[in-house]
Amino acid sequence: MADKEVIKILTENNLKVTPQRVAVLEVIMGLENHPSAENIVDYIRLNFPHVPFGTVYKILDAFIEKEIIQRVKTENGIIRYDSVKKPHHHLYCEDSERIEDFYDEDLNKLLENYFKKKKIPNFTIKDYKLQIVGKFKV
Amino acid sequence: MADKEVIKILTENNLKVTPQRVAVLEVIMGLENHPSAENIVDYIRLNFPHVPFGTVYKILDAFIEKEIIQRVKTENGIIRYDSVKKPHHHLYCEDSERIEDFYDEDLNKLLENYFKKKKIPNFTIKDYKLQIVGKFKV
DNA sequence: CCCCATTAGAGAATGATTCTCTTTTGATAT
DNA sequence: ATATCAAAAGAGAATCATTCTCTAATGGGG
Repeated sequence: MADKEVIKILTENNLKVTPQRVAVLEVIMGLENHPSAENIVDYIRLNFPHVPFGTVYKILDAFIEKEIIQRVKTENGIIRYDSVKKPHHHLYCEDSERIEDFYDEDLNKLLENYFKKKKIPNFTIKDYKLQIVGKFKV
Repeated sequence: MADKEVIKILTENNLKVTPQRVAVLEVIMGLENHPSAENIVDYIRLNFPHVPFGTVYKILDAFIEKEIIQRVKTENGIIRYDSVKKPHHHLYCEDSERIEDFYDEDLNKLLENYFKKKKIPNFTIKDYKLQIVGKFKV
């Protein structure tokens, strides 16, 4: 249960290792779903039936500050979360709520080269995220 | 005041022309700001001091359904709005709330060509939106 | 094993957005 | 022009995700 990897991440980031934090991080890293706060609470409550939303939000905020996870914007304003691994892009399904990570080294290089040549006036680029909108085939 | 262009857009989309709708659309198309619902209400109230939020939200929903405008995602979950003109991308400032449209035909072509060659398994692309995160120089 | 800063718990508060119900109004046909 | 009526606006309550506040519990260094 006590996931070594998860505990390592917490200690490396100077976050006290608590059962709740371990549970939240396990859920986010386990699910490839980009869960919302509600999704996370639902999962945690399978093991800790009384965890309040406030606690989970606080944990998520702590993780975001340490850049262990990041927020994922959605069209409808509900915040979802993603464990940051390598830089990646997102596939958004128009119909369902499905969001999927999209890794593509070539694409990253392509963009990087493109903006190396073509500067944007008065703007310093730090990162780019491509949202690929479309439909998953069944 | 009664903006011909705005009225034309409304009638073309089978939306009844009301002063409130004209005002909302004028604001969104006038401001290049990607205003939030609150911003829009503030502006409208200069002329119609009593417009309720509910009305503006209903108008915005109607416009979105007709694809006259679109939602813009933000990091903090507050929805902002953008009049859809040509396909474009967004510059997000890390520090301020500033969001700016970024037009780049070459970039569109680059992406289009890239994904023409490199198909994503089980996914049909409809559109891509690049979020360029960084900082505006002062 | 003690201490205490940090974290979790509990629940109220907030604030953006949505919903419901009533009144008004734009646009079509008379 | 006027009547008509579906659609839209007004008003305000309701909802729901998120944040805040305050108190109790606890992880981990000494």
